[in-house]
Amino acid sequence: MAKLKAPRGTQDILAQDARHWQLIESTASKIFQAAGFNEIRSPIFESTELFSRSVGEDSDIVNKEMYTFTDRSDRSLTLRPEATASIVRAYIEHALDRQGLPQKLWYRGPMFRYERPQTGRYRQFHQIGIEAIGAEAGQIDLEVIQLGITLLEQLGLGDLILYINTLGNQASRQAYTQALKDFLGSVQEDVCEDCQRRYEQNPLRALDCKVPADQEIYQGAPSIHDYLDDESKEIWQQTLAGLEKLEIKYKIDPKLVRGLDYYSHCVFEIKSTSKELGAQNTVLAGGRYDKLIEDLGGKTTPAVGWALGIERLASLIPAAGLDGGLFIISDDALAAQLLACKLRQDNKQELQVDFDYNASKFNKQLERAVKRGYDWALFYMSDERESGKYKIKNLRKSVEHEDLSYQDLVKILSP
RNA sequence: GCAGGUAUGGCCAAGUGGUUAAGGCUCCGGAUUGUGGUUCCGGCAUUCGUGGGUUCGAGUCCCAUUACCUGCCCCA
Repeated sequence: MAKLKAPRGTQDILAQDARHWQLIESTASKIFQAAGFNEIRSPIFESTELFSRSVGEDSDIVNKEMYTFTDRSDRSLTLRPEATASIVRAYIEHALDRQGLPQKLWYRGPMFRYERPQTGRYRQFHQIGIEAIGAEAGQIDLEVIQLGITLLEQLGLGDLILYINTLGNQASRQAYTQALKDFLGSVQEDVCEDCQRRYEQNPLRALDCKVPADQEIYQGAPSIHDYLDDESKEIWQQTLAGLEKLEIKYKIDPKLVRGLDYYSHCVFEIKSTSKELGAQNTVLAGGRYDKLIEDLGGKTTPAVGWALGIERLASLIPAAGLDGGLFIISDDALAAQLLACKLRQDNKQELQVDFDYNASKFNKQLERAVKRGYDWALFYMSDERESGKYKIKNLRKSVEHEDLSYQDLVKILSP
């Protein structure tokens, strides 16, 4: 009989990793709340149409990466490959604009893409993201980027680089796309097959091509920065000036474009230089999507946001030590259990209290307490049980307290 | 979807056609010390991802398949 395994591209998040996830999620939620962002939870599956309209009929995500299925009533549904479309759908559906603009929202949860798994790439992966809907270009972009940076910094991550670029407003982007297409058309013969395809499907992406020979050719490609109109230029300069003021380091990458169709103005990615992530080194990415809301049937509304990959982030967080706790050493597991329960009831600080369920040898229990990183060992052998006095030892500082009453014990444990 | 690599216990691994598949870590049990990671003893793979084949004989060779890894497409 074949062994049961988690499906391809999925994984179990076990204790150590789960701690990292908790840290990421709790840090994010605090930072977002402080910035006035509210959490929004949307369904994990949506009508397939939502994604074909938002992400783009021609995109790879829609064409070959969606988990699409038909339910018992013949509805075509899709496990969400990303969340922005859902958030915008909810925004329109519930007329959130009536609650005042901008709507500042954040989300977290699983996303699904049928891709070839690799390091930092899974079929079920998890994102945390923020969306600010209803703020004009330049009004909130800086805040949005700053929140991303702050989150990563608070998580203690180094080796990160912010890459930023602008695509300009619709007019600028269109003018540029045309110029780029003309250019790409003139070099069609010389570039790789992928780029020949991109000429039709997604000309902006050609600039990102990994083939060295192509990169050489694209040295001569027109730059978006020569096609920005005055408005776009001003907004762009403003954003950069803000980054300077906040002392956020960045690199302008004129070749940075986002894969999804609906972006305009500023786009950005934060990449890690760590080896952990291999080729999937983008930790956080986002940009402005002023056209998406109307594409999905809402009023024309500007918006900006980003998403980060929790798996990628978690793999960068340094291993954390255990955080204290008390281990009861006893030759009577039942007595130890009763004491543990009582301490948990009375301990408002939520100090971790545990014991050895097997009532192993004294030394073994002590060894376990030390190995597992507990701060305190409580000796609860027959002597102590009979006397009703408690004896604990701080395993980190080698300090002992003897002859403690239960009240004293609780007091010491909750400083 | 394309190209390449790898697969031996919970983890790290030795092993390159010949009897019972090293070793280390972890885990479990025991002995010794009633107070720090000690030392000693014992236990933990009828089996080498899975399925076929070659052979007197396969973890070792061949084929297929699956999973993982690396890169491409794309992307967090």
